[in-house]
Amino acid sequence: MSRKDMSRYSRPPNTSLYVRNVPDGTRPDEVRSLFGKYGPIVDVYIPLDHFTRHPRGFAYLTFEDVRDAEDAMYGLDRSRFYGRELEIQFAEGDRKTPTQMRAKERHDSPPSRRHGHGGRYDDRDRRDRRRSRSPYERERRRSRSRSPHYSSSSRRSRSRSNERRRSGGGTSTSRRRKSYSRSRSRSRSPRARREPSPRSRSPSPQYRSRSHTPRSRSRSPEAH
DNA sequence: GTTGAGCGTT
Repeated sequence: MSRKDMSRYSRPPNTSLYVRNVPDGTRPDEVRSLFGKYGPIVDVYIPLDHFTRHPRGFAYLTFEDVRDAEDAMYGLDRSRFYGRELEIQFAEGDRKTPTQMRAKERHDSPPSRRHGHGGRYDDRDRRDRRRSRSPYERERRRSRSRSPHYSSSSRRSRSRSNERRRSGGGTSTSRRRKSYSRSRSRSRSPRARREPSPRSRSPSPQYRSRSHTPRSRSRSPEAH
């Protein structure tokens, strides 16, 4: 009985497993299947780059039961996956919101992109930047919707696009004629610009002056 | 209507 052997892994803080050393092209479905043998998996997520959209090399697993995760970790940890050794450990920390991650990536880039190169993407990205504000936007166009890596949690609704409404009864009555005169408001702020006077939309002084004079114009028909 | 976002070194 060695006590050291037990200290190999940290205690299961949660049912999230962190799998490292995953080969490229590893799909969440595969990981889920592999780990699913140990127990039901809630979800599998493989973080991708925000610019290149490529797998970073590790994946996250969320088991339903922590003991299942533990079991899977012990059983799959250091095991061979597609010819590679998988390193599994309990996921630490909590998920980060996209905002945090985004800020982090942006903040982590400057220090490296000074001289030399340390950014994930090549510098030529910046060079080719034409009008695109985001580098990943261009990539997105290229790939368009190439099967996002998301996670195998897409079990939400698979078949749902088979209902083509083409019976000919459309008559094309509803043409795409949408009026554009309505989106003129920039901000929907009730009064956050420069009118602290809750005066019920006080009209311009100019106009107000005009209104002050009760012109009896539309009083009589004046039909001559 | 939880908004796919997370550890590459112990």
